[in-house]
Amino acid sequence: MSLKVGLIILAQSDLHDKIIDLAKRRGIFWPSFEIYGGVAGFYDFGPVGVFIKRSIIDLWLKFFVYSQENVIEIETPIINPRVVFKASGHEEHFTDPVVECSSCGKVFRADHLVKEFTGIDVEGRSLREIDEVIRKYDLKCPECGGIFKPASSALLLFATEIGPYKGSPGYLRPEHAQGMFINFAKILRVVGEKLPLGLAQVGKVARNEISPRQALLRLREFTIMEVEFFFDPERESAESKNISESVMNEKLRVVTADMRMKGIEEPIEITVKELIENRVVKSAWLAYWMGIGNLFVKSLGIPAGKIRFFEKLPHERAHYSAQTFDQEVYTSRYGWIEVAGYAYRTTYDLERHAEFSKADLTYYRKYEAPIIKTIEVAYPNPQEILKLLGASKYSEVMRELSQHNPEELFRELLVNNSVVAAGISLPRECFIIKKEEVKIHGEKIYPHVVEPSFGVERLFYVVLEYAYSERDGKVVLKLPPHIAPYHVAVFPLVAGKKPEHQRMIDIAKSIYRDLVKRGFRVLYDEEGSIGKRYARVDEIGVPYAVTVDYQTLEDNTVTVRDRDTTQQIRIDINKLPEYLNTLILRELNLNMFQ
RNA sequence: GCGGCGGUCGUCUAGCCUGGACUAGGACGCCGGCCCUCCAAGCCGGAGAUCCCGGGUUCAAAUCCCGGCCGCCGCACCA
Repeated sequence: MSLKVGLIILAQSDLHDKIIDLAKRRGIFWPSFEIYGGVAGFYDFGPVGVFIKRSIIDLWLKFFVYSQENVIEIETPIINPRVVFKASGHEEHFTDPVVECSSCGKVFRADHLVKEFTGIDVEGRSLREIDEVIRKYDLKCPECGGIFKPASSALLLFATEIGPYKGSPGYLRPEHAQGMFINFAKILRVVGEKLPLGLAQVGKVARNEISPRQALLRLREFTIMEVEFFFDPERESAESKNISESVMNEKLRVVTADMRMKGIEEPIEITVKELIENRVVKSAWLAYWMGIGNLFVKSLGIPAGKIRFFEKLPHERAHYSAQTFDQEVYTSRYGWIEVAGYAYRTTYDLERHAEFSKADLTYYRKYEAPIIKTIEVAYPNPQEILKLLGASKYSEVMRELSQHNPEELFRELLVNNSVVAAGISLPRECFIIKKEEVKIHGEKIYPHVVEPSFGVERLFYVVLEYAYSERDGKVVLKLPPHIAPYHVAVFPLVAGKKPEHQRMIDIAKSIYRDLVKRGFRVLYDEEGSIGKRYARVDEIGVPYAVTVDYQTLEDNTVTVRDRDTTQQIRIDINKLPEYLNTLILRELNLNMFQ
């Protein structure tokens, strides 16, 4: 490694450390349970952190729910009964195979152990196959030479018990998706049986990660913002024609799986429209949500050039996905990290839940005009059957025949020239055969699903990385105003004992109360010197600071200081709310759907 | 989970190698007071440390040894 590269890595590591320091110092976030030594993979959020985090969530809701006519938000439990994750496939796939030594009790990753000692790759094989290899090669515990117990699966789902005494097994959800699939049919009725339909959910999930690390980037409990977007694949192409021009023309930086297999990792710039038309994506809606996601992440202050969409290779994809793009943001220490995943889940989940629950999770696709079909049918002829069997078996045979529809009966006659009912073979003469016209108004289908899914804490971290700056050795967090913890700070210039100082304090406090009443998040501070107060609010990213000074006492004006330039302008107190509103919303409006 | 490195007031750090004079020192921050016309001013006073946890060695452990926890880096993992 050259000296230059070493220095760059050192400098980059600094940024990560500085953010962790700032976060701890100013109450943004810190490791949980510290007084008990800490537990890896859990973080607490302090007052400033909570505000920023909630603002990120609110902004996401604006982009993915409130401005989307087809998307609604729901909330479902964190704790789910076990059957949910049997159906979803997680219990089967969300695991690592492990073997335990029967004498010393040490646990090893089974596939790694086998690979190491035999060279055989058993990744993805069944536990039984792994056991066979272990037996065949007579593998023993590398620690003590003991014999292994049969291989088992280490589940990465958090397990729990539902009910205190003899509880039934449950798991904490690792994603929101199952809550949406389970409720799909119910909500479809609520919204009037219309597709496309997006179900959004924001909340905590838990994954029992083997080795959580990297602060907010790899947690055992974290917040996901997710949409399951249900659509009819046959109408997708027509419906996606209505996507607004601003989204269609949104430029994304994309690395496709094809490119990756050729060893190319430099993204191409491609619009949403081109992704669809060139069939880079297997679903137009996948491209649509990638476009919205790009706009959203940019509005958090991440430069477009530091965002890319990275398609997963087939073996990297989850068991339910036909195509997946990770949306990644470049970070100083860890390089590209995933902040969102866009998965084309097809019909996998709905079909699985239908199978396990026996519920009807289909959508009734109405045809534009009913299809008229001529079918051949066979109706039982009661007189003939009675004549053939006599009264004794008649009712039993008729009951069984009524279980089958006339079309089925016709087909059976066609094949066997008779129908067997209650063990009795009925010849053709026992049926009335005729042609009928039927009108078919539609059919039941399983909608396809695309899923954009964001990790809030990861977004939070990358937002801090791109907002972090220093001026004269002091931290200035250049957060976009709409996600700042406070929109504005209000100060009296001096807070001494003189009567004019008291008047400044009174005015500043009344401005503070007024702005709070109008819905701004406001910070009031009179401690220390004015310069120190500016520095303190710069550090947590408050974009504007209002100062009441001597001139205020003369003409009812205050100064408004801009965090990023330190420039001040003087404005009448009465015009302050409107002025701040314009400033805070300005950037957001520029980014939203123009 | 494996390997390497680390853990001292809120933060950064001195001390550790070479055990004892350490009542664990300093800086910043914090709290109180004085001062007060715009970018971390000054002066005075104060609080604040389970030396990560547990065990061991020793007359004596922040310091040496063992185990654990946590963090960082690399490997693996990340459905």
